[in-house]
Order: sequence, then structure tokens, then C-alpha cells
Amino acid sequence: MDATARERTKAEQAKASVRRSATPAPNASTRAYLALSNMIKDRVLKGGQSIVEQRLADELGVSRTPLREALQRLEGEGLVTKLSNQPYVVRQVDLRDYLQSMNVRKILEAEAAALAAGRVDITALNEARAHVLELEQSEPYDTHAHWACDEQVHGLFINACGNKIMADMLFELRTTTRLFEIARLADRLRRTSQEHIAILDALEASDANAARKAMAAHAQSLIDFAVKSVG
Amino acid sequence: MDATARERTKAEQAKASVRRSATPAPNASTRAYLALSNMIKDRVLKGGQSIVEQRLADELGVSRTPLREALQRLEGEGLVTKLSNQPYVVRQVDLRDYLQSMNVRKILEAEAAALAAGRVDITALNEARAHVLELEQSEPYDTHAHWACDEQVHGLFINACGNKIMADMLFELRTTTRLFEIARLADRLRRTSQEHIAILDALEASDANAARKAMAAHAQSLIDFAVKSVG
DNA sequence: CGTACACTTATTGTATACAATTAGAATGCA
DNA sequence: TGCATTCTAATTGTATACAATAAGTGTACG
Repeated sequence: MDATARERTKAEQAKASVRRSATPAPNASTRAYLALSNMIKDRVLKGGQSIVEQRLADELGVSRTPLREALQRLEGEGLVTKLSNQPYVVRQVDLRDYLQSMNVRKILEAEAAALAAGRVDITALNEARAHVLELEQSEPYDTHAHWACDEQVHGLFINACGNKIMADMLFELRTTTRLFEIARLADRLRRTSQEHIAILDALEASDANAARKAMAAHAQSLIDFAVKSVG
Repeated sequence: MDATARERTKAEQAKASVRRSATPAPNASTRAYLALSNMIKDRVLKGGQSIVEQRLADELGVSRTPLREALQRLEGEGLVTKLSNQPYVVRQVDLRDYLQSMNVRKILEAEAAALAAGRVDITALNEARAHVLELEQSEPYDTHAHWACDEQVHGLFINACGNKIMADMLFELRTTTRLFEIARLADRLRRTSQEHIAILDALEASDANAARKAMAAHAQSLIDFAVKSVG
């Protein structure tokens, strides 16, 4: 048995879920996991809502066993929480959690941007830039495209930073901060475009310090807005 | 239900509630989780070893269901990995993983130390210092005490940094770096004492910059040693 | 009325049977 | 022998029954 081939990182799992057409036939627990992920992201399941396992399993067309497996994976990612002998609850990211997560992102993701400077594929970078500019023009603002674009920009340098561990942690952090932003920062989304462009510019110039600064500024900007509008 | 049966029920409820206040009544999956955690830490289960669910379940005296639940928790923490339709495998932290993890720790844990400067309980700090000094004297070097002491020192400022998200990430990172250190850096353990003292000194002086530097130096020192002795 | 207690119901926790899949052995053929 | 193929055994994936627990409801008693 091969020791190097057995790792499946969270980032890779996410990527795999995007291009599902290539994968043969996901098993029941994976289907449930992907479905639940989307239900939470799309707020079909709202924060604070408790989950009755049998009902949800029936809805998704699987039995409780793979459903619970999916819920446990989601718990590991912080999308749901659970107390012993009590139902799973969809995580509600409060301001405190959000700010703490953003402060970690500010440190870590800025470093990732710096590490990635000079290592990102220029074609992918230009594609990302084009999408940001296109998104900026949409009227009304295309929320769904926003998150795809956000993923594209951040994924660009996170996956190019050369540190898989760091990438995995950022994947998890971004998963939870996104929950908060979807629920409470909808007004702020449009403004991210120019901050994203600033990051892309720094990456294209292979300027590690500028990339770090641009990413940190982006994070700080979100922090400031959250404190002002929610706190 | 007759009177004696009612009495017995009451007594059992009372006992249960008493026990709940003492220990949170560990269910089968939690027992399995704790047992496995220790088995991996103590290298009863060695890195790379694949796990046959039924056999291990029998060993632990639980059925496969709670065992799998435990394994999934451990997968979330990075102690085991799994590919679809293949057995769980005890994670083998290779040099690459270790260095990447340590680089993240160097960034994040240094920041945690800085944040904690001036916030740690002085009594706990002195206790930790005493244990470090005591450990340093042990002959032969007490490996078990080493890890308890390591946990005490790092836990001291990680839990005092005021950012629970950051603390959680560091818990997970330290879990995996410890796997590597137990397996491959046994010789290096003794040297951590004086680095730990340096961190404690900075914390006691409430000097954030010194704490950050001391922690980063500690991480870098481990990185250097790993590269030299393993690479 | 209100409170506490027993009782019923709903839900999570666990065991186990079975299905699907994988790995390995045996077999056939060139 | 070497290779591919088919069968067999072992193991993981899923469904489901049942046990333990928590939540809700009604009732007796003060």
C-alpha cells in the first residue's frame, strides 16, 4: 500500500466537489455531505436550526448512518455543532466568532498571499481578474457569482502558497467566515471587488510585501465593517 | 410499575445526575475516541498502520458504529486518514507535513504568545516554570512528563490569547506536530526546556514582542533540528 | 392555581444484519 | 512461466431494529 497517495485534504475535497462530473459515483454519505453543505450555504438550513436526523435523512434519500457521517464531517469543518445526546444544530457564527476567525485569517492569509507572490499561474490570475471586473458590472449585484469569484481569487493564492497545511486551515476558516458574511454582511459584498483587484495586482507583480499588505487590508476592511454595522 | 421499581428508578436518576456533575458520562463513541487518541499518541497504533474496524471495535468493547464515529472525529483532527472504500490509516506525519505545520505554528503561535503577554495567570505561570525546571533535572529524561509539561507551557498562553478560534487551530496543529516529534525527534526533547523558560520569562514580563520572538525562535529551533536530523 | 411527579412520545445512541466493494487466491491459457 | 480472468474471502458501506435518553403531556396533590 502506498503511503503518499492516501491523503485527501479538505481543500482537495472541495475542489473535487466542484468538478463532480469527473468523479465516478459518490457514495451516500458524500452525497449527503455535499447536499448539506449547499443547504447551509444557501441558508435552506439556517443558523441555530436543530436537525432531526430521520427527517433529514428521508429528505435526502439516505439512511441515518451516512447522514450522521456527513454531519460529523460538517462538525469537523465547524458548520454544525452538537452536544452529547442532543440534536445537531446548524452553526450560528456570531460577531465574536467572526472577528476571531477574521483575525486569524488576517495573519495567515496575508502570509499565504506573500508566499504565493511569484508562484501563481498568470493565466489563472488573468481569468480571475476578468471575473472580478465582470462581477463588478452586474446589476443587480450577482450574489451567487460573488461567492464563486471570491473563491476563485482567494483560492488562487491559497493553493499557490506551497503550504498544504496552511491552505487547509484557511479553507476551514473561510468556510465559517462565509457563513457570517452571507447572513449579515450582504450589503458589503460589492466593495470587495477593488480589494480583490489590489491583491491580484500585487500577485502579478510578484511583490510579496504588497500582497501581504493587500490581503491584510482586505481582512481589516471586513473586520471594520462588521464591527460598525453589526456590533 | 410497582413501588420498589419506582424507588430504584429514582435512585438511578440521582446517581446519574451526581455522576454527571463529576464526569460527563462518556458514551461509547467518546470512550473509543479517547482510547484511540491515546493508542496513537503512545504508538500502540503506529503511523501507516491500517485499521480493521471490526477487530478494533472488539478490542475496545464497542460496536462498529461508535468506533467509526470516533475514527471520523480523529480524521477531522488529522490523526487518521481515509480514502473512499478503503480502511482508515493511522496518519504518518512526514517531514514535509511537519515543516509545513511548524511554519504555520511559528506564525500563529508566536502571535498567540504576544496576545497572551500580560494576560496569563501568574500563579499558573509559576507552576509551569517549576515543572519545567523539575523536568530538566530528571535522569533519565522523563518523556511522559515532557509532554505533560509541553502541554502546560503552550496551553498557558494559547488559552490566554483571547482568541478561541486561534486556540483551536493551534490545538490541531500541535496534535500533528507532536506525532512527528514523538516518532522522530525523541533526542531533541530535552533541549526545549530552556526555550520554554524564555517564553515564560517574556510572558511574565508582559513583553508581547519578546514573547512573540521567543515562541518563533522555539518553533524555528525545532524546524532546524528536524531538517538537520531527519532531512 | 401551581408544582412535582409519573407517564407517554420523540429523538438520539448502539448493535447488527446485509449489500457493495476491494483484495487476494486459484485457475486457465498462451 | 507470465499474464489475465474468475471466483472466493475479507472488509467497508448502508439500512434498520432496538436501547437509552430527553422532551413533552397530563394528573394528582398541596
